[in-house]
Amino acid sequence: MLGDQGELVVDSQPTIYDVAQRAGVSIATVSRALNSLSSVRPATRDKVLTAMRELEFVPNSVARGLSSGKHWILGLVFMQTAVDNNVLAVEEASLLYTDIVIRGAEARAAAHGYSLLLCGAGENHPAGMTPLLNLTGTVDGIIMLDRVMTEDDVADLARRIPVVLLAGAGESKSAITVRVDNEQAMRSLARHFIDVHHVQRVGFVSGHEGSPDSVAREASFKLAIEEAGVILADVDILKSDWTSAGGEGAMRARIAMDDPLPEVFACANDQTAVGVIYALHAAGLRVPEDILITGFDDITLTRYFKPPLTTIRQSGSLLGEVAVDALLATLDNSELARRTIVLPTELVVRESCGCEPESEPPTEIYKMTSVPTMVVG
Amino acid sequence: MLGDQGELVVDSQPTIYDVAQRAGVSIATVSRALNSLSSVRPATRDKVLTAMRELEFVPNSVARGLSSGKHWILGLVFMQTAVDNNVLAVEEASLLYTDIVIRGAEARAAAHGYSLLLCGAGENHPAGMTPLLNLTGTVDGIIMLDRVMTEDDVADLARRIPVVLLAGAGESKSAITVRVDNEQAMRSLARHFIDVHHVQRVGFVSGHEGSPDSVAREASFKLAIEEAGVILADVDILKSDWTSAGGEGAMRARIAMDDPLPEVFACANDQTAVGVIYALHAAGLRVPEDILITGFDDITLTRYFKPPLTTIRQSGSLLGEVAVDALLATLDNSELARRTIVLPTELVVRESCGCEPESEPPTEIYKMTSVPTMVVG
DNA sequence: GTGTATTTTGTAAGCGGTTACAGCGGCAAC
DNA sequence: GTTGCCGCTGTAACCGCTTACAAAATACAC
Repeated sequence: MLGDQGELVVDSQPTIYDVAQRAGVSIATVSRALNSLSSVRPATRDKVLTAMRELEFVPNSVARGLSSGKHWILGLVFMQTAVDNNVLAVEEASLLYTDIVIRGAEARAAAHGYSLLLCGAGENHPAGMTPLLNLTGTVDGIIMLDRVMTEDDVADLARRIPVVLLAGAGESKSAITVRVDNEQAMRSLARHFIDVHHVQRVGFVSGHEGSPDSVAREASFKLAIEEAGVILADVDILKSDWTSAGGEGAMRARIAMDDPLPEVFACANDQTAVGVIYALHAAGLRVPEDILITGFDDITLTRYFKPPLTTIRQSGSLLGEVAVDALLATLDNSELARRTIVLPTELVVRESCGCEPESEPPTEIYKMTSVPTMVVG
Repeated sequence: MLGDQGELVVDSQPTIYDVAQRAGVSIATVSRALNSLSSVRPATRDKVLTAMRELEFVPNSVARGLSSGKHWILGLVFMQTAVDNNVLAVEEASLLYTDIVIRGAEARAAAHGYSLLLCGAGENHPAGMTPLLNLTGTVDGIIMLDRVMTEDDVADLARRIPVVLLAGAGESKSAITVRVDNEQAMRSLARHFIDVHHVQRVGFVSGHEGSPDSVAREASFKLAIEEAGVILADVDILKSDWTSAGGEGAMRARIAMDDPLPEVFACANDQTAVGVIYALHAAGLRVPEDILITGFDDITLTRYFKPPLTTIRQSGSLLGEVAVDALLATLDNSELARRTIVLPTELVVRESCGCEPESEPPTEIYKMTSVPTMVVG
């Protein structure tokens, strides 16, 4: 609250001691009335609750946490890319999809009475693991988006606190892993190119270097493509960084090489595809008439693009929700931890791959059709 | 960590008592060595630090917080729209912009050693203010995105803990207010329509009902337009909800009315504009040849749209950063609280309003040109 | 009414740190 | 050799709550 001089004025908060005194009982009784664990006589409870109301008492959750060991907070660690003077880095970098995951996680956590503690980490983070370790006493468990640390560091952390990893591929020895089925996704995309569009030569535009999802998508795509005997030349594997600007730059550079382009580029995410298409248009090439482009994620906005983007649908919010569920299940020990959970994806065919316009308007409400979880190991 | 049976295994953490014992000193000395506040003899400090390292000691931040009253956590409350079985609600609703603000806030908070505690709230939140009040003991201050509660409730909260409000307009008696200059923004947009495009009749597509930013933008636009003697008919004020789908639906409905359309629709945000343009295209209308459309926010993706969106640029990350700065300044009491901070906006003219294509490629790195803060009151 | 089982309530010891205050040893000044 | 001061360290209280254990109050059987 601001005082007349604009200075900070904050009332000191009543404690259970104040409540106990006012209600004429002991603090233990107040605590019991608060938590309705053991039995408190109705008349006593009423006295206590009245006192609480009169004092506008709010229990101090930190003290509670210290004493009970339960904090009702989950940590969510995500990759924070360089933040210097360049505002744009934050504005653009790997936005959208990560944020949807965060929203999903927050919603699910809130539904179970938990809050989410956000913690950016990443290459440029000078503090290293320290801020993460400090979470140890604050949160009940940690969700790690996009592997921000080595397996060893994860193991280190996991010895102190339950960890759920949102990884690109594989599984972890020390933590629960939740991921999307990149393999199946890229395989279905490759099959579509080959079976429906009969392509002979394909390209790929990656996400941020080293990002697990990007690595997994590239590897799976390559595998599926080469199994079918179609060409994926090194020159057609473009390095980008999950952003539209990155995609645009990569494609401009590729066009400038004056080497014939492949018939299709699969992009590691939708934003990249948008940038790639922009660069192609700028060079006078049409999509899909001259070259086919696909994305990954199926973010809402790109459904409104011209041409509407063919992409792989994955549910980011579901990913976040499942991660929270997995973490909470571990905390409750309600069941033995499922070590690896793989979520399905779905090929969404629109026009950017050269297929016919679909009649479905983009407003249609979508439900994931497949069973949402598949458990491995 | 997962055991052989997949069960949860978490080592118990060493405390300062363990460290003290191992180093052969008292816990007070350990605490001093940890905080390097008062003087500890170098030899003693070394003993302590060695013991810490050997035990892999990490201080428990909750205990620290309880004892010191300082938590190094800021709460960030945002509007969480209905989350039922419909995944889409999360995926689409008012995404993007809010998330950028959150990112900006997180980055700035992290730079000062703080973490961000996310807390969704909103109409459908059954618990009312309770979860927010519970933050009281956990966080050092609260940032509230998009007014989620009444002024009275804010005042209630602000008596307990410092609050920064990210509001659409005006200022608050009880809390610091940070907002964007919606008035100036809509005025410059109106002037552009009138002075450059000589429009006679305009329309507006709102954001979510009751949202402060939407209300402020509509009111400011209306004011500026009517001052100039241009027509803004009620039938041309469309209700939407910040989403592309909402914009599309609103415009479809408007077109179906078979009432002549105004020459231009200003949309409350970029996503809405994207949906509106989609609906117009679907009806065979061209933008900007047949009708002009503008957005608000200047989110990255829409720079890649056809036609590129004329919009109002505001820096979401800056908003988040400034909110954090304002909160921290209050906490430090380093200066008297500045009650209201208004951030500038900037009209970005692209093609959707009928202006010539700009040569600037969308990759260009952008810096806010104006002075970032303006203080009122 | 007494004796015992069963609630209900209070006392006090943590949870893991911070910090006021007192105690201790060493050194310079007398 | 005292005395006084100072820098370092230890003791113990406290932050606000939970909870084991004991004590008190009530219920029930006889």
